[in-house]
Amino acid sequence: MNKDKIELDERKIKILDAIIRNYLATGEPVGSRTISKFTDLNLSSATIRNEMSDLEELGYILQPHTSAGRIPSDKGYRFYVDHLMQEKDREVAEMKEFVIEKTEKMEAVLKQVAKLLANNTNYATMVTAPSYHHNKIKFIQLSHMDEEQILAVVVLNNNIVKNQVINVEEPLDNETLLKLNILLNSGLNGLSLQEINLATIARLKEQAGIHSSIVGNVMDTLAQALSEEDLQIYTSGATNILKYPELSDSERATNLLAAFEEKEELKSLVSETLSDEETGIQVYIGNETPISTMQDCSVVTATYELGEGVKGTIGIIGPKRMDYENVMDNLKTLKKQLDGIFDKDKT
Amino acid sequence: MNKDKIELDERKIKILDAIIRNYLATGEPVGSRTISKFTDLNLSSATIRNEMSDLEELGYILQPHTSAGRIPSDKGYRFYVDHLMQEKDREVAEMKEFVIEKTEKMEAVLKQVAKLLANNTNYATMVTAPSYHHNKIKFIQLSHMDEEQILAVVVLNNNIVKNQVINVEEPLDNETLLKLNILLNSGLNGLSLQEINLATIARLKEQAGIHSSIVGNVMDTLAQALSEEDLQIYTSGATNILKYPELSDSERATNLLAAFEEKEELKSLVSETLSDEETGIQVYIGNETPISTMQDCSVVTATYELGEGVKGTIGIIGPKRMDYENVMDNLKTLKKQLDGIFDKDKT
DNA sequence: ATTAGCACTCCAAACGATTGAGTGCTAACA
DNA sequence: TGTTAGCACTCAATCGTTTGGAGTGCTAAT
Repeated sequence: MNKDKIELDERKIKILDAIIRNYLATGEPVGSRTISKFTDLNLSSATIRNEMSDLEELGYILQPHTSAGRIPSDKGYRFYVDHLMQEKDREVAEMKEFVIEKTEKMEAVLKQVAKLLANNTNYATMVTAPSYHHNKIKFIQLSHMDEEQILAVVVLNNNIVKNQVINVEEPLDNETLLKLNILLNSGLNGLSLQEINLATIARLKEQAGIHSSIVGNVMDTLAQALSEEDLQIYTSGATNILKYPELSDSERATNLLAAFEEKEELKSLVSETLSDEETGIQVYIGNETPISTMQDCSVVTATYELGEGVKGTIGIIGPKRMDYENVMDNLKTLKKQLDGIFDKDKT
Repeated sequence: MNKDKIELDERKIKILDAIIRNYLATGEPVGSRTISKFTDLNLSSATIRNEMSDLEELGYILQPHTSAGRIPSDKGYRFYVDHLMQEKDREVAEMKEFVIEKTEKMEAVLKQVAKLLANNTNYATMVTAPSYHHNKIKFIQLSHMDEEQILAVVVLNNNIVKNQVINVEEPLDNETLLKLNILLNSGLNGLSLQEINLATIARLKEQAGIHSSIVGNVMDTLAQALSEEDLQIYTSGATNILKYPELSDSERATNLLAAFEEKEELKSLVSETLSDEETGIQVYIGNETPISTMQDCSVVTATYELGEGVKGTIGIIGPKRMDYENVMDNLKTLKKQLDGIFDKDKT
């Protein structure tokens, strides 16, 4: 950071900036003559060449081959994102209207968000449902289904509903079921999923007496249904990556698309923390991303929060020469909107 | 059909068969010399050429260009599927073990089926959940969530659970809720969704008195949650299409992959009827498919049935030169297995 | 009716020449 | 000492040419 300032003088920075902006716009290696005209530095192409030579030596740009122009390296992009990129002025951000229909189901909202973002940016997107760990239990209900099965319904604070069928050996009578219902609700209501520990479970089991196995079953169900394994991921615009030649060669494209189909890998993009920055936006460039098949991509993620520590992640995956300004602007606006939606709607 | 028999003599049929088999195996236009060696007809390439010329005139095969070999036309494939293709002997079919883990959730099973089939065939697959229309209601339960919302849980015969939050203006007391529960259950249990008509609804509303709006709400919920719009489709192996050069050029591939991402279009593959054949297997070749983006593909669908008219569809989408025998064999075996799973497990 | 033989067609791969954008270096200049 | 004009050089991309081979259609002979 300070090293950057020492390494690069004002003029080099200007030139680097011009190279990257040009490359982002055109997608083609940019030469010295272009920069000479493009900037207000009034320098000849020869001078620019010298400077570019330096920049290459320092690792900010590189040449695809000897007689081509320069393209930014990962280090170059990183410098751009950290120091050069201008946040768009607020008015522009405010202007952009995301039309998110209010709907009952959170699932529908998140799908919509993914789609909208994909359409807006022309990159691939993913949205995770918020993790349930900090969510509190509103109520639990066991009901009869038939002789051998009972249905457990768990409702969380933000009206997320989970249900699970539990097999029992011998039939339960209504009274017992009622007792169990009361037991579970008085014991668990208001607790967040994190707060349920072994002691809580042991106590409940003891109170359930001979039906402790059912309590165990319910707890397992809870754990399983709400575990990280179950983390829902909604994606959209995966096919957008075919629009970028540097990603659309057969092998790379197949791997990337497969990652989107088989969402498993995407989970590693869910950032555990809000990251060190105040915005909650994280940029991974090339090798920096945790997913190996995305080495030639950049990934921008944002963490949204629904209060009470209930967090989800939004991610945008595109080529390294993605329009970082636009992407981050989009993410910021969206975050605001999401907060609005969930505040009001409480679904 | 009879026309076919008139149009083609024994020898032409043998040659056509050889051409198609060869093309399916290699994916490259096949020439007269190859056929001359390949068949047991002991004919010179020249003779074959004459026959091929006839076959082309009749529309069963075509030349990509003047000096290339022949490839099957849609008509050729159709003839192959209808008359030439051999069903694999049962023993082989029996051998193939599909390892479907038994799980509680139907959703998980169907996802697995799609994946398994995609892995086995190297084509793209889709599986729809069975339609709910013929499914019967097992029980309905309304519960309090808070002052303004109640939760409706509907359980269907095969343990499919649907839930929906309903907003109410004024709070309901427990007693009323209990009454409504009894009312709904006595009025609707055992009915299939098709059997619920306006008269049923009107009667229920009348009985509900001042709370008729809630009944209406529940019915709307039912209708909405179970409507065709809600038809779930699980896909797998979409990226497999990139393996076939004739489908993987940029534009075609994008369209196809987009169709798989945006599953809407796939709904038109759900065949309304078991089709005229006894097997319930339907083959669409090229133009025959109802989806325009799949003009260069073949689609094979099978309808599986869970008894009581509850039907779902399995589809395989691949290049026209797909391995029809293998695909259909897979589908048949799978159908059997599915029946087994759902019979036992009743999920 | 079948086949050998031959001329012809056309794609695909290989090759080479050309082009043009871009570089690095050197020598002159302010 | 920093800047610039000029020039030779490099290299991917493009295009036309060539060549080889697979395959056809036709004809004449069997």
